[in-house]
Amino acid sequence: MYADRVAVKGRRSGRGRGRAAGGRRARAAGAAARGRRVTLKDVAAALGVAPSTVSNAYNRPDQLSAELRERILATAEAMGYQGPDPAARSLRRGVSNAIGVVYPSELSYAFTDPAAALFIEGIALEAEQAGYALMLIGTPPRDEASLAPVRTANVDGVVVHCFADGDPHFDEVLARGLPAVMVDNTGVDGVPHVAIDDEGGAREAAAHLLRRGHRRLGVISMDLALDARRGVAGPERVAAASYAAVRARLAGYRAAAEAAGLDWERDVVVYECPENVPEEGARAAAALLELLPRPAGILAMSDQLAFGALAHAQEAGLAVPDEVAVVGFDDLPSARRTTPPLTTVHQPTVEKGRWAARLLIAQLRGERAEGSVVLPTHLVVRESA
Amino acid sequence: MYADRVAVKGRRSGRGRGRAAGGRRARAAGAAARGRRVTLKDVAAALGVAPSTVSNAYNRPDQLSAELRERILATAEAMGYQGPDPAARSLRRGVSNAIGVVYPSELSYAFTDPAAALFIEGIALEAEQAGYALMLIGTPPRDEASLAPVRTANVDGVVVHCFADGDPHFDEVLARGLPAVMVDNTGVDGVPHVAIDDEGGAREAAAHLLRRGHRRLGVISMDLALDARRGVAGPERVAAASYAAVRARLAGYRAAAEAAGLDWERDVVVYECPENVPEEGARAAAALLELLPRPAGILAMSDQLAFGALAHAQEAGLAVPDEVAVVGFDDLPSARRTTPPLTTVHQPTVEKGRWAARLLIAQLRGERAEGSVVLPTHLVVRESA
DNA sequence: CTGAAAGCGCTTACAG
DNA sequence: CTGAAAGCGCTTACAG
Repeated sequence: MYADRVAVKGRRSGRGRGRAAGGRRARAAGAAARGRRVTLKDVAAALGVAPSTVSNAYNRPDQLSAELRERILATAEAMGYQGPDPAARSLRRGVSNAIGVVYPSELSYAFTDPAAALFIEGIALEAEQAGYALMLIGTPPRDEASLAPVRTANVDGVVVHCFADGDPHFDEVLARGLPAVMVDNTGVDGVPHVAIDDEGGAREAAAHLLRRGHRRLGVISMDLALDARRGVAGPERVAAASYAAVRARLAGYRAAAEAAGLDWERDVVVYECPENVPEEGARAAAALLELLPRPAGILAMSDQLAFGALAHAQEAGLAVPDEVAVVGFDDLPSARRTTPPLTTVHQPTVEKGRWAARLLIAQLRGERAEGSVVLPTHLVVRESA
Repeated sequence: MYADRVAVKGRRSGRGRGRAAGGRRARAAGAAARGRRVTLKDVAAALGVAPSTVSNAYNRPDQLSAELRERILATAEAMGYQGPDPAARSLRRGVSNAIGVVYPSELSYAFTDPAAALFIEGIALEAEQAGYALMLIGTPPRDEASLAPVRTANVDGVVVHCFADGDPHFDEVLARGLPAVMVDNTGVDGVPHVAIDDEGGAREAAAHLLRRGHRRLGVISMDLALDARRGVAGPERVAAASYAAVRARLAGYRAAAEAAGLDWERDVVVYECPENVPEEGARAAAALLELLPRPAGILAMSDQLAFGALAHAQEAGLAVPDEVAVVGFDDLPSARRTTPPLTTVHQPTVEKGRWAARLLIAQLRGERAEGSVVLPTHLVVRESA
């Protein structure tokens, strides 16, 4: 893609893998290695001690004298021993010291929303403190012939985020039988769950708009089902939304609309965006603002979509909030920097990640697990509505 | 933290790990399992076939009849067999199907900059397509007694991002002897490297400001060394910056300043921020704008810092760009939404991640590896300067 | 197309 | 404080 704009300096043949039959990367190091990889056994043999003693030098410093330990570590280094092989260690111990974060569809999709990064930040915060690495696992289109990444990933447990009901990958993840925590999903019996008050936040957002006199609302929605579409969604599709969080937000919008005396199907139009990016939000806003009567109050289901709506308004020369009012959802850090600053529903995204990790780690430790956790949301009123 | 604002629904004892001595999670499933975990061997025994045949059913569908394969898979499922154990598989095959992304310091720090998320998105894009999962590995403060995460993580190779020269973790990563790719680091012999044209981008940024007549510049810098500090940095500290990318950007600023006849030490003041967040940028801007003569041209070394500078200007009632001009670095998606929209140096962040992953995957496949790659940057002129 | 055998590299009770 | 033994669960040539 960038080939023509890229400077490639130097060029040498790769080091290859140098794999002996059935072995791992071979290393040319130490006397013990004749093309073979140096193992713990080699180190033990070189020193005339038992393998278990070398193992203890790494894993249980208190089991041997500091002096012997030093000698072992020094010899190991001199021989080019890399330390205990993670796979062997993991097989033997029955533990990998990694937790998995499973996302629907392609992995990269997890990053198109900045909120996802904040969520993972939260997981990382807790995981690292507890000594776990983080494995990001996608669920790309299935290939019958090979094992799905979710089946081959060596993790002690998983955080499962934002799956659509009925997504076949979902069952596959659960089938693995690993300790798990769900986030923003439809609940599954026996699996701890972390969510936010989607409905309450959405209700507040809509109520805010309605209080200002809007009698017709446009909703810019994230995708409503696995077959993501673009355009105004009919009542059946809206009612059957496959994502728990989307469903809850729609329910909140609806509750507020009906409380204000609006008719949900007549006065509120829902536009579905196939991807959660500003460009789609802009398209949606453009389409909504052409309707008659015009919905001058816009409820975007994410800040990303709201950013697009704001950009469209600016481009179309519409004054915000006077000609169009926009409310987002998420309260990304950048929401306060838009023009005008975005009124939006705040959710504690980092904290959501922390809770998910905590609940998972508690399970891994065999501790009593909390049940489901619902974190609060609240409307942050800035200037876009 | 949120305890008082959180609703906890339900509460039951965790499922624990149910581990048999030396074993993994026990499963109550199928006739074969008496408190023991179901293994491939159990499935083979139940069907009266060899373990290798069951293995082939999962790994080499072409090695057995479709009918037998179906029978095996069905029996496996009925018995509650989860599929080949990842650790055992990894040990036997010598491969983990995961690539690691190693960050300096705490893992969560990788996410405080949105650019990091974009970078990882790029890695994810390539990794997933090639069938790899992504392992995020932090380098938290060392604990002598236990193995660093980077040593226990079972990955086939690593992308090493943004380490300071002399960071002890750096050697530890390399010592593992895994195939590696460096990104935005000081180069290491024999290790492919991906970088961007930091110096060129910085030079353009500074030249743009100088062209508009500024004779005194303020630089808002990311941390200059492992002992991150806050405040104006002396010339020695500036000259000795530990991060390759920071050094290159400073060099670019300097080259432009000197080309315009400025004296680097007298006319350009460098303010160091200990963290790459908007709040620090705001503090830095506040401090810089109090200096006399006032540096009304500000070069922020990241968009995050520039966002803070913009926020400070707004708060202080300073007109941008007339009273203060600000140029960022990164061109985050949200840079176009600030007030006023941010003039900044664009770097192809996602593409940087893709290149890093490609170079690593090429090595893993034993393909000839490219040498170092330098991606272009360019100034995007918006309204803040 | 199927099976018996060997071994990947380590850690853990346990006995001394 | 040290060592011998057993075994974690799987995959891979290889022979039939």
